[in-house]
Parts: sequence; C-alpha cells; structure tokens
Amino acid sequence: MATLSDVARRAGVSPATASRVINGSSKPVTDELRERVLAAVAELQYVPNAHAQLLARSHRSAVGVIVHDVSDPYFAEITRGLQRVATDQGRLLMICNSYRDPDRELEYVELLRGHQVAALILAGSGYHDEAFTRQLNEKLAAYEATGGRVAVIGRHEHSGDAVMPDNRAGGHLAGRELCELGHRAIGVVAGPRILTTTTDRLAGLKEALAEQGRELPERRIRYAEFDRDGGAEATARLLDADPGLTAIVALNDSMAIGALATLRARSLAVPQQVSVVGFDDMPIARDVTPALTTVRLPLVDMGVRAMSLVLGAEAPAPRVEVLPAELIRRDTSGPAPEHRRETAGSAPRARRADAAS
Amino acid sequence: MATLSDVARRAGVSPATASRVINGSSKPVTDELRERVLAAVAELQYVPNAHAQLLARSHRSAVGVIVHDVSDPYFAEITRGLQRVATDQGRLLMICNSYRDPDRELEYVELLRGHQVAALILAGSGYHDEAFTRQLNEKLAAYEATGGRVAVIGRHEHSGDAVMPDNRAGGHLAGRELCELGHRAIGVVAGPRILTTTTDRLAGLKEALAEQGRELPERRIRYAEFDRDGGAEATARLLDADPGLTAIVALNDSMAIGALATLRARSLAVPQQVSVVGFDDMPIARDVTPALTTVRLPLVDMGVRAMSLVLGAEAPAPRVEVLPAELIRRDTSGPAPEHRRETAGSAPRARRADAAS
DNA sequence: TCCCTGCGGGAAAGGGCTTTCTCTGCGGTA
DNA sequence: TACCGCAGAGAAAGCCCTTTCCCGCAGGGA
Repeated sequence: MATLSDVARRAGVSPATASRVINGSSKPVTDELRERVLAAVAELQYVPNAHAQLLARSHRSAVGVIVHDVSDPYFAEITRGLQRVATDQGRLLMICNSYRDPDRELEYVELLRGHQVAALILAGSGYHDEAFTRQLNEKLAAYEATGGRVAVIGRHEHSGDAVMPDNRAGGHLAGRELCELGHRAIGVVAGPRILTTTTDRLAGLKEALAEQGRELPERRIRYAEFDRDGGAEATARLLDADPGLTAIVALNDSMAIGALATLRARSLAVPQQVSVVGFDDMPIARDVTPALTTVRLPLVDMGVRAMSLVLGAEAPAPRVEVLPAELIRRDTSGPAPEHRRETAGSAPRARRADAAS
Repeated sequence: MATLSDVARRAGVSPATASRVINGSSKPVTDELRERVLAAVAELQYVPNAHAQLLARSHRSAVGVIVHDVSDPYFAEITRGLQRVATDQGRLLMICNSYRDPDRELEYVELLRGHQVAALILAGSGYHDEAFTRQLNEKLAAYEATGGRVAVIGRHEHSGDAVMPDNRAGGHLAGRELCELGHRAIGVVAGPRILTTTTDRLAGLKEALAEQGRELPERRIRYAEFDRDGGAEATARLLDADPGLTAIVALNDSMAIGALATLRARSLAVPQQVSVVGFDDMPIARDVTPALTTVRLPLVDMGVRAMSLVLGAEAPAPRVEVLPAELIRRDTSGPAPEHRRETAGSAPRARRADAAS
C-alpha cells in the first residue's frame, strides 16, 4: 500500500505538506505544490490509512450502535432514524448485532470503546438479570468517565439519556381495544420472559384487563422467541390448551405473523373467529392478509431522537424521552364472536386505505 | 482513556510485558507479573485502542462488505451467510449500505480500503453504466494489487471471483411455469432498468416465452423501484394499460407484495383472476396470503460461498460459482382463467405445508 | 571455575498519520 | 540600510500499540 510519504516523495514535498493538501487543512499551500500532491495521489491510488489517521487525530467521530439484529424490521427502522441524523452530521456508524446475547452485548461495548467511538447507543429490550445489568452499567460508566456519550433506546437499566417507547401504554391500548370489542378469552403470545419489553407490554395489557375487572391468568400467556416461528409455536400451544380463545395479542408483529400462520393452518377465520393484535407496526403489517391491527411505535423517530441526544449538547441531568404508542386498527381485529350478532347491523369498519400505494 | 503504559506503570512492569499478558503472547511471563498486569487492567478498565493495535500489527483481518441495504431481506439473508463464515474464522465484518447509489459504492470501496480490510465483497446487482463500471474496476484492481482479495455476488462486471445466482434461469422458470398454466397475457413488474439483475431476469423470462412462440412486448413491462411501493405502483400502471392481464411476474418478492396489495385494492382475486409470481423467496413470501409462488435463490449459501472464496486459498484463475434458481409453487399462481374450466376437475394443488411452524 | 544456554524481562524501533514548532526568505516599514 | 512580520514549507514530536532485539541472570556441563 502506498503511504503518505510515498506520495510526498513522488510530489517532491514533505509529508506535512502532502497531509495538508489531502485533508484540506486551513494552512495555505501554493497551488503548484497542491497540484503536484494531488497528481501523486491519483497516480499512486493513495488512500490514507484510516487507523493511522484515527490514531493521530485525537478527535473521535464515529458512533457505535448495538442492536439485537439490524435485519429485524424493528431495528431496521430504528437504525434508519439513527443513520439519518448521523449522516447529516458526517458521522460514521458502527453497527453491531448482539442477537439478544447479553455476553455479546458486553463484548461489543468493549469493542466499540476500543474503536474510540464518540458515543454509544444501545437499542432493544433490557434483561431481567441483575448481574448482567450491573456489569453493563459498570462498563458504560467507565466509558462515560472518559468522555463518551451514551443513550439507550427502550431500556430501563441505564441511568443516563434514554428514549423510551411507551410499551406499557401500548399494551394497555391493545387490551382496552379487545375488551371493548367484547373479547373475554384473550391469549397472549409473548416474547422471552427475561426481556423487559415483554414484561412492560404484558403489564399494560394486564392493567387494561384489570380495569374491566378481568384478569390475565398465566395459562393464557405463552412465552417464545420474539420472531415469526416463536409466534406460530406459542399460538399453537395456546390454542391446544384453550380452544375457546377469541383473541390473541402478540407482543410483536413478527410473532403476530406467526400467529396468523397457525390460525390459517387450523382454518380459524380472522377476525370472525379469532382476533389478532400485533405490536410495533412494522412495514409488512399492512401487507399481510388480513392486514394486521397493531400498536404502532414511532421507530424511526426513536432513532432520530436517540442520535440527537447523543450528538447534541450534554445535559446536566439525564433526559428520558417517552414516545407514545398508537393503536392502528386494520383487519385482524373485530367483535368477539358472541357479540357479532349485536353488532352485525353496523357496517364493517372500513379497511384502512393504505393497501395500495 | 487509560493507555497501555498506564497499565504498565500501575503494574510496575514495562509496556512490553503488559502487552504480552494482555494479548496472550507466546512469550512466557511469570505468574506474578501476569496477575499484577491483569489487576491493573481491571482497575483501570483498560481497553486497548483498536486503531493503535491495527496500526501496530500489520496483519489485516477485517472483511469489508458492500450491499445495497442490509435491512432488505434479500441482503439480510446473504449477510447471514457471510457472517456465518466470517465468525467461524474470527473475522470482523464491516458492512456498508450503498442504497443503490453508485457513487456511494465507490466511496465505500475507498473507505474500506482505508480501513485496511483483508478482503472486499460486493453484493447486489451491477449497473448498466460503462463509466461507473470502469471506475469501480480500477479501484478494485488497485486494491487487489496491494494484496486485497475481492469477490462479488451477483455482478458481472468484475473479472475476479464471483458468486452468481442464476437470474436468467430463474426468469426462465417463472416464464415457463406461467406458460404451462396457460397464461398468455403476462405483465412484468420490473426493477430499475439500469440494474443487471433486472435485465438478466427479464431476459430469462423472454426466452421462456419465446420458446412458446410468444413474445413479451415492452408495454407489458413496467420499471420501478425494487421495493414494495414500486411493485404496487408498477402493477397499477400495468393494469391501467392492460386490464386483461392474467398473470404478473414481479422481479423480486418485495415488488410482488406490492403487486398483491394493488390487486387486492382492485378486488382482483389471486390466483383465480390474476396469478402472481415473485422472485428471491424471501422469508415473508410464505406468510402473505395467498402464499407467494416465487423463484428461490439460495441466498444464505451465496453469502457462505462468497466469504469462503475470499478467505480461502487464492486461485490462479478467477472462479465463478453459478447457483441455481428453483421454482417454489405456492398459492398465488394457478391456471389462466380461460383454462380454468378444463382443469377445474383436478384437485387444487396442495398448499405447501410450511405455513405453520 | 568458566562458559554456554535459555529464560524472563525491558528498551526501542517502528506502523502511518497529524500538528505543532521551527526555519527560511520575502516584502514592507522606520 | 536595518529590522520586523509573515507566508509557506519542512522537521520532528507525538498518537498507542506490537514486536524484535538485546541484556542480565541462573543453572548446567566441562
């Protein structure tokens, strides 16, 4: 690989001058030398060694991001928001997938710290795991002590800046909607128990039911992986145990899609026999058939805000931005079967018009 | 940030010894010193500066990857394959999204070169753009001249190692299937004209029709963005121009999903009135309703092979691995309406059993 | 007793770049 | 004419590590 001094030698100047030309330094260089340097760069196909540059400038610019999985639409949307702000500010993003493995998360904090990132953003559910949380906080604190900025998205455990989707309120919305539609036998397809997102959404749901004087027994909840197959499997278990269910809440849209697959395989009509409500409103939700009723979270905005927090001015006190959830009614939810008669006279709810572009 | 010499000082050893302990060097260090160093590391929360390390070891290990968009399922799957091999070999991946912008692609080649990656993988369609292709090849050649390894996935333009999905054969499969089902009025929802993937798939399709003595007139093709909204929009234009279409081939699954949305919005029954065939077989294809008939590409395997090529032994001649496409029959394709009568007696094709987990 | 060997440790030389500091030579002022 | 100031270029000091080379010392063989 050609180095800066190769370029300098070829241009007949000192490395200092070459560096100044290449980086557009404020220090003036005569046009003649400038051209000689640029010519040498082109001839040698010179590209500066990024590591050497990063080492020499003490200036840290990149931002580290740890998510569960960028290819999961939930994180893809968040990442889109992060990118937008980062690109505007000329920051490079280093994105790491933890695949929901706490140890890997810890490793990535170190890795990114080692790469001298200016800030660190952790997105995705926290864990009910004291030991892990303590370890993570120690690492983050150490990082912050050296001037690093940290923000989390959707995690309680960190004491600094945070962007929090209102999972609990979202769960509440889903619960209330189904209650109002007359559902009494509601099953829940939940993500892993150890995730705070699962328990938060579940708590809101329980709260909504409690307000109607009902409760959500543990046998009506099935925990599985937060993905399509987990949803399909949990739904099957739920139906096996309790064939009389008239509604299913899936704690994210991927699971909801799995739930729909299982219902279809069992020839249960949605929403006539069983209603389904998802969570997150990922883009595909409007394209499944029937289109998925779900709780929308402002995912892109969450990313935008987190990045803004971390790149903006430092605040004296930690800032927590809570972003509201919103119920999106589509076609997988309807009145409970025993209520169908009463409501049959009224026109079916119009389908949302977003199916065609 | 604590540095290695801070650690050394605190442990009362030289930086050399500290380095040896931290990196598990083969050179022996007495247990006493080793412990002192490890204690100092823990106390100072020391993390080595990755840039300094990378600079000091001349050894290059990371691999650079340029894709159009990791969150697009097509690339997500490929990336999964890349990751698998890379992780096995302890390589770090640097993944960059070009968002189908040729200039950005060029920039990323430089960026990754600057980051001293050991190899470079470009995935995703090439462009019909001489100037760009030449520039890209120059940059890649310069990189290879300094010992870098390069492989491309699904691109013709590069002369080195390549993994090529058989797009043409895939297009042929889709065309033949529809012909055999009796379709004559076939419309195509195509991606951008400038992408070689679009023209390859289209060429196969035309070839299949030609074998039946038919042709695919340009008015039956609509070019749009390679995503859901592009598919919805192109389908609408296609139907407006030619309401008698009985089949639509979408050149990727995202577009197919958009096509289904438009058909649904226009109350055209799939597959009774219009058949739809997609391309790629992304995971969601089996979960839309009706489940999508599509041409499967071995995406994960493509990633695995590309990474293996690039990390394996260097070959004297460029290797090109062509991976076959396969038709996956699901529920969006059926006999053309005018043929329905003839085939009505036969049992409907069984649905694939993959809907439930 | 002397020399050689080998082990454990440190000194120091990079690795490629940025940036401060220093130097030269010129034009302008007193 | 002597001096000052400044523009433009280079020398050199880092940035933080890794790794080679070298040194001192203890043990073993002659």
